[in-house]
Amino acid sequence: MITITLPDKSQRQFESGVTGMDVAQAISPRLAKEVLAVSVNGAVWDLNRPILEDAEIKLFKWEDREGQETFWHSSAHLMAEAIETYFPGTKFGIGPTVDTGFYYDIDLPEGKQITEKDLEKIEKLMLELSRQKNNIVRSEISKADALKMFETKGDALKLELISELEDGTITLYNQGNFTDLCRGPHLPNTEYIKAVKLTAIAGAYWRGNEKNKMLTRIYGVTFPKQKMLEEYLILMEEAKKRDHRKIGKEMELFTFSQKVGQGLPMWLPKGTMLRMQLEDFLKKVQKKFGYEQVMTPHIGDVNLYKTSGHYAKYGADSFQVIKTPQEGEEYMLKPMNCPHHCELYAFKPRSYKDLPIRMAEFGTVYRYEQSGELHGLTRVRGFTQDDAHIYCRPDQLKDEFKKVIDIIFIIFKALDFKDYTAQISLRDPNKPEKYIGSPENWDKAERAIIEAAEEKGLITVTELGEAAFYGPKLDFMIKDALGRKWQLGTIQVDYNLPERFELEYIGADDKRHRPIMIHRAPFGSMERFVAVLIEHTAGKFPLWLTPEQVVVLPISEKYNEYAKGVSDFLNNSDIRSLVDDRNEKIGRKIRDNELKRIPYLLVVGEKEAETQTISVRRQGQGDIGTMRWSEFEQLVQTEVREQLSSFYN
RNA sequence: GCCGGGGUAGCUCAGGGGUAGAGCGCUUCCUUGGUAAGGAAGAGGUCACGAGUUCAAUUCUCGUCCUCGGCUCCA
Repeated sequence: MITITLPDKSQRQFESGVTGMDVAQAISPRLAKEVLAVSVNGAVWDLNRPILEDAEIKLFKWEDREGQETFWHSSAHLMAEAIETYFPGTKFGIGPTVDTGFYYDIDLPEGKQITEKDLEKIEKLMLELSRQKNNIVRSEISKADALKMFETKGDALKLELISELEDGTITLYNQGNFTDLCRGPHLPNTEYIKAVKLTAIAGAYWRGNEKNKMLTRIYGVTFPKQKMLEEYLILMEEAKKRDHRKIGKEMELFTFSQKVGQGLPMWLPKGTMLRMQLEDFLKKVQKKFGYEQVMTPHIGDVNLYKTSGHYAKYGADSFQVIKTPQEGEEYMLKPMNCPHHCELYAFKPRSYKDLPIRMAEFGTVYRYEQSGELHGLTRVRGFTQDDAHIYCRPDQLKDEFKKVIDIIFIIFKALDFKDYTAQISLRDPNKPEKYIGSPENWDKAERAIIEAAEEKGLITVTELGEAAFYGPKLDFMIKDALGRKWQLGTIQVDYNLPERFELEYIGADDKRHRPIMIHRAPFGSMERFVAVLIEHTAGKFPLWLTPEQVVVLPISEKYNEYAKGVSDFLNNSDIRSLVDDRNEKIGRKIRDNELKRIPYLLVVGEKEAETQTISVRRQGQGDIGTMRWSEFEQLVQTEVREQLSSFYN
């Protein structure tokens, strides 16, 4: 007999060799129906893998990430099985899960190509295979046997993977006629997979290296219920409507021009208004935090970037140097603002009493991003960073870092960004040669970031080896409408640039010391931020505005969407009456195209309950007072009315 | 940059070797307390750009530019 400990610490006795599924059965038949995977002493296992010794286990259902991953990973195998049937001779790379669903990298037989139509057929095939209810069987295999097996199949990709694995750790999974090298875990059988949608075909380099062969990557997503798939597809449709590129065009916020060049966004009047509101807001916050605005040119002498080290990094792959009539004179479009700011710091001798010095600039920078990478406003070639550099003493580092986190909190709160990820990026301890600066300084900087984040109550994920070569950093990521993650705010500690620019301050000891530099951009860039903001807020009117500023809300151009969006706030009859008022004045109804020209609607807060009391503040006026929602709605109505009349008069 | 889709009216898109269509929008007029409506008339396109094949190219071929989904990269 062995003892199985459940998450609630309760213990049960079972025969040795009991499976996760057996335990689930013993608890309840319903659980047994829903359970997808089991963790045994922390490792996720197949449900039907025998447990031989005492263990702590946890059962995972669809609601658990582990359950979904198991489900989707098995789905990837099912897809591979279907593809092998559909295109015999296909070689398989890897088939992992992603945030939503899974993919498989495949190498199609010579001359074969896969199209959207093929996907539908493969989907059908997958469902047929699923109905065969084939058991997914795990088996351990020696390295030699594994190599032999995939050699006979002629599968070079798998051979490469196997050759890197240690003997004794290699497992195979089989279902029906399909066997794949795999660590697992998997579902007990294929029948669990009830709904399939293959979402995309894409090219991908083998093992992510562009020198390797380009494989075909097929993305898919599966669900245990057909209804869940339908809901998912509707969600994706909704998300597409929120795409900032679509809304940006509809609302005339920004545009691109073929003649101006790719990746170079231009802000239309309404978009400029929105952007300036954000800039003003941040400037105000920064002023409170002791920042000083500075301005620097868009170009700089090549030597500036050679000093900073950016030339080495951006030189060859960037916009090329600008020549002048003067022989040997070369300038570059600035790829970042830091070198200029360092020269501002070096403008005069600094005392330890002067520090910290906080220089802020909405600095437009230019980077030659790979053409295939450009994407709406989220990835462009010319963009404006809400940049600032803080030069401080080592003893000020942590405190300054915390203050930057405060600023980011203020912004995220103001704009109702709740669902973000904070990532601490540290150096790779095994590769000290990758980083500059003394290990002591690195230790200090990393500790400062970790402690600052902790003291601010920030929930973070830590990534080793993700640090910049000059220092560790803290990044904030937000998802766009389609769930893609974008890095927005970033705070980076830098020991490198002060060194390269020989920045100094005179300490209390009358000796020269090197300041530490913090790079930070709470928005990241205005372009990317506005993009994410649009997707984040679109469709869930009212926009935002909480603490002490009113930010403009772009309203959708379509009357229907407008009415639908605002109905959270004001019901439709309110809107109609506003329109009717206007109607009387001008002797006829306001038409859609007139209404849509009203550029912005001011709204505050987010409605939670009819009777909820909220405190409302207004930019430039501060606190307006505490009021109920009904009163607040009145206020908003007045706002709308004013906007309407100011628009027409 | 690489792999694979696209580029036709302001927008969303259909079409396809014989120089263009729809819906919405736009303009003018009419109608209308069932109106987030209806009617009539109208404006608007060198079918992304360049070259080639052809009697004839928006349609086929090639190149260029732009764009979309990914890969690598990044704010």
